[in-house]
Amino acid sequence: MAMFKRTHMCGDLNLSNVGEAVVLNGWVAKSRNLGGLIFCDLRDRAGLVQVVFDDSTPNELFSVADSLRGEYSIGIKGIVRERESKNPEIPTGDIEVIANDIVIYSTAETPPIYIKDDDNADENLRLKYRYLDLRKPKMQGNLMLRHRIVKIARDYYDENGFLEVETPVLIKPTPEGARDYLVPSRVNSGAFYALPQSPQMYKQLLMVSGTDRYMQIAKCFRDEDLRADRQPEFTQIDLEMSFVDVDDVIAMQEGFLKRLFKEVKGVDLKTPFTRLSYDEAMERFGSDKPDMRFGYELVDLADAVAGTDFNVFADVLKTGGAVKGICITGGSEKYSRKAIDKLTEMVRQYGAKGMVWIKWNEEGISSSVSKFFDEAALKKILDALSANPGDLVLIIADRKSVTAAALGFLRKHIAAEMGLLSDDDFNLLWVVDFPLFEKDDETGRISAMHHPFTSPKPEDAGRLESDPLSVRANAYDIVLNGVELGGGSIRIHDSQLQARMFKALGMSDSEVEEKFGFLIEAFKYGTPPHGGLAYGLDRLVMLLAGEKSIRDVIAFPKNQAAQCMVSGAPAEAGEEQLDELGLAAVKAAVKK
RNA sequence: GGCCUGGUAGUUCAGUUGGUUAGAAUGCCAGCCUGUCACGCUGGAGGUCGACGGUUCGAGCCCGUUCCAGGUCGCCA
Repeated sequence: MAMFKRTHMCGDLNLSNVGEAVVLNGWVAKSRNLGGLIFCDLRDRAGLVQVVFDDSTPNELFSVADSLRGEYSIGIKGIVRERESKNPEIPTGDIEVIANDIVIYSTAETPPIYIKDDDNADENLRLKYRYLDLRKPKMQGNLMLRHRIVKIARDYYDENGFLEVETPVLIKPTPEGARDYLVPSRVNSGAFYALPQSPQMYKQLLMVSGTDRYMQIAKCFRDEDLRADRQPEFTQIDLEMSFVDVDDVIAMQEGFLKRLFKEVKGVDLKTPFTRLSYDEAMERFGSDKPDMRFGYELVDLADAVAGTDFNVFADVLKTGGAVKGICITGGSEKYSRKAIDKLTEMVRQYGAKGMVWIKWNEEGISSSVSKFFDEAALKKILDALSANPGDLVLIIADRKSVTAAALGFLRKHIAAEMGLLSDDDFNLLWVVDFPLFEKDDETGRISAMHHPFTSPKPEDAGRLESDPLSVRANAYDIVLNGVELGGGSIRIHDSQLQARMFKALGMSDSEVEEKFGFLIEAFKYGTPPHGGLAYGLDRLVMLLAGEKSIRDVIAFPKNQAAQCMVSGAPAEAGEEQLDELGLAAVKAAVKK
């Protein structure tokens, strides 16, 4: 079969090519047969162009054109000419190609999904036929965008002295924490590698090595449940720097993000970005990754409802909980009783037992707690929230964490329903001064919020033993429109401090040795102060592409059950393979 | 593991109070058609209503169980 050597990409052709002989390769996007005249839209990665067969086309060729169907892979030779009737809807609408030769490389069955952007086919079907789904211009665009973002990252960090270094993918399992993927070793029968959840320890070893500045486009793996923005294998832009403090790391990232948004979106980000302490973020927005594109800030109502007879509020305040509210500007019209009931139902997911509402409109003030609060008392609450006629106030009274979670959800949810969220509005901020530790509600045990190498703020380090939960960390997250884009910290480089940290976490010497022995050993030989950050590349691309799911910016993502719908992974392993890996017991268990 | 939503033609969906042969659009096939670009016109094929069980004279519809998918909470050091 003849192979037509391509001279141009379909989508690149324009008026400047008129009169040129071109050779194109691609897929039939659409064929319109008008009898003695056939239009064929030819598609490749760059776009679409209209190819014409008419009475000047030799009979043999015309009948081949007549046989074209959707998604045939073909080659075309022809001449570019200006169109009689232009199509302003497509980029190549000023021109067309009058064909003088054609080859069908291969025919195609009727595709199970439509190859067009606004097709909302069942997601599993899209994933099963991903190679067809990826033919959609938007999906190709997402792949190209991802490529550009990675290239900008490599260029930027290269220009700033970072070395790209590959760290191992077969590493030592960590006995606790997020779930590792385990990989059996044939050579070391009965022993396992783990796939890394991040290159954390290796990048710190690189700092000990004197690499000074490291970056990697790093594949990471977590065997956790999936979400719209969570995949079991995902990619980080992973960074680490030596001899730096928090401000150095942040300044470096702001430079990167500024350039990225300029080149990709044409948006000039104002630097430095807003910084918000973790405490303030939780206090004002009920979230450690607040979306600040809109208001609806949380207001503490403890004073406004002080001395009330309403037991729900009184009890919560007595037991150290929080009574907080948000004011939905202009929300009294939009939210009917029924709609508010629906909101109440939704906040139950976050552990809230109920929700109090106050409506202020032409008819006056009404509330779900009118029985307990007279108009003056309600007005006091409204004043505390700076509410005006037409507004809707929602109040949650519960444990502090529940109040924050429920109201944090409500403000985001309602902002979306009120149409306040624009994909073209990019609000970047740093959340800093995270707590170093968090307490597990069930076990009561203290664990590291980030990881055990995160350094405490120097002014708080004295309380590591006496009041660990009050100690703040030199940790920072970069947040874009309510999505955590990345996070990092300044690490501990002082072995004394590290020992105190492990002790505070209740880890024995042997436990430390078992888990992190190799890193502790390395730290004995001159560790530079260092810190870094990792971005979730998939999320970053998702937000810049304006997509709702990271699956749309990953070529071959897993479905919610963590399966690859194209290949069918994961699958059972063969008996011979299990035998060789020393996993006979597994084989026996599987047989049962 | 919990909760929510969904599963009907290749695809996206409609399907009333349980009642004759389950519809539409699109795609597909055939014929006609020289300026279309969601081409048009005519005709045609295409269904295990996710699965199993139950109620009923009768189930796409009601009940139960179950499977699958998406979203979400838990989880994600």
